[in-house]
Amino acid sequence: MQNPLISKLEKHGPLSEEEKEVLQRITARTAIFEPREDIVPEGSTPSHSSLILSGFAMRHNHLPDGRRQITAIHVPGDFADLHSFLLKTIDDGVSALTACRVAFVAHKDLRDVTRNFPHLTRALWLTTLIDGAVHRVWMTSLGRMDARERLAHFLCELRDRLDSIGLVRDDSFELPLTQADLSDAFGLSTVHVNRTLQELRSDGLITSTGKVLTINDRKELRRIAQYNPDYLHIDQKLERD
Amino acid sequence: MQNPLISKLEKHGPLSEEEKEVLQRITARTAIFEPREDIVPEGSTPSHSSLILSGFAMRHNHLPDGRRQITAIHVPGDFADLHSFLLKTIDDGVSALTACRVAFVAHKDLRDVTRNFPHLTRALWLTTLIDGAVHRVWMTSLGRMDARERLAHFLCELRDRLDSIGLVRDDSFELPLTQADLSDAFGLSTVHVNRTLQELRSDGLITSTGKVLTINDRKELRRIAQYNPDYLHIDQKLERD
DNA sequence: CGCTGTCTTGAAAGGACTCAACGCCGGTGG
DNA sequence: CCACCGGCGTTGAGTCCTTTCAAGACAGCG
Repeated sequence: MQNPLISKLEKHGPLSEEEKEVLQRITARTAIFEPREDIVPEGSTPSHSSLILSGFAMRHNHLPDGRRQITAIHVPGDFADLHSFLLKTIDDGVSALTACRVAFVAHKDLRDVTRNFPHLTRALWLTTLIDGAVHRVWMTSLGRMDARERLAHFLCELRDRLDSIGLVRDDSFELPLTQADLSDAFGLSTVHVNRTLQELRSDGLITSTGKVLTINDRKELRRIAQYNPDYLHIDQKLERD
Repeated sequence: MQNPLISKLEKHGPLSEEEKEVLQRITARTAIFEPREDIVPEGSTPSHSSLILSGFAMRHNHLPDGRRQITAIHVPGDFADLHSFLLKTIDDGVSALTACRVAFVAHKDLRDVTRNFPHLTRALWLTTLIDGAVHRVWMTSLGRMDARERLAHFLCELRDRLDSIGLVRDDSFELPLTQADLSDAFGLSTVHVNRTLQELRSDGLITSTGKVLTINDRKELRRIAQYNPDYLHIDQKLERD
């Protein structure tokens, strides 16, 4: 299968053969992580960044008193901690949600990329900027939407992100988060997540069987969430020189 | 006065004379904005990024139904929308909180920087990564802290950011946000912000007279907020080659 | 088969919200 | 020069969304 990072970056515009070779080369070192395993521990200072090749992962922040906030969900093709390249210490850790195949990209190699491949550098920078845009939308969700809207919004977002990498069939996709995870992602209690999901189900908007979620009425779900996918910048074009 | 962008980047490590000249040159075009004026309208596609030279600004997202979330506060030296360089369309607009002097940096010039100055490119990239780190902490605040903790946390953060650019005297600094602004930044109602501020005041933690805020008991304020300034990466060093 | 993690349900409590009104102050226009 | 106005901060009261606590059901697993 094609390297999911290359596929993702190519959505932003064509890459040269040389650039693809570089990407292929620097993502050659891989490892497998089991569900719930730490990929990048909170507070660590890794010498490489972790690229998700397959599986789902999440980023999370812990308060000293133990409360937890999930700050991002990562899918294949996502760099879970490209920011550690320049930020050095990881404020928020990364853990596997499902079994994950991960490529370790040495910071040294990223440095070489920034020295010799301006276009690739901009493409990688772009991915971190999109991360930021998603963060801001999550902030809006956390700050200004109620539980029902938050969950609806998240499901719309995840669907579109998974769809862009071919992991959606008939509006069904894998959702490997427990209700406790969802509650930590959306600032709710597990009890309330449970009740809100039941509400969405009984309104006929979604169906969920185990770890697979189906959106039955995407239009209505989008309306509830006031969802507009532009912020994902999935096809954002990046000019070459 | 020294260009505040140069000062800020120099905190991450020395810049060459040539790099400083470049920065000086590309930030030469400036403009003044009045309080409440839009610096970058939501939804626009600017051909330059806006650097705050003096004054305070904010970034904000609007939901279609009008609810608003403030996603960042910007102080001198901050690029309010460096991300528009690669993201093109602005999801969240930028407005002046006080009168602002702003430098417009042409995206064309940024492109040249990414072509010819790898170190400067990394330094600029770093600033957007720090933005992201701050976003994630705000998410944690919005998702998992109560009103008192959120406000305490924000005041600790703003103090440290202003302190790093010399705008704090005896733990006093300018806070040009109305209570309505604060409520949109922290996902609260204005009424509740008002009551929470009163509580912080009557506990002797802060004093506020008009637009100036004083922290009287920083240690206790930090304790309440479980505040740790590492995520601001203010002195994060960036190696040269 | 028992354990453990996850999902579900009920009931009561509470933090934050809405609505509504009032005071204060600086700006402005007659 | 002063009355009017709008923005902002403040206060009270009632409501509601969400939480907490507690316990039971269910399913996967060793």
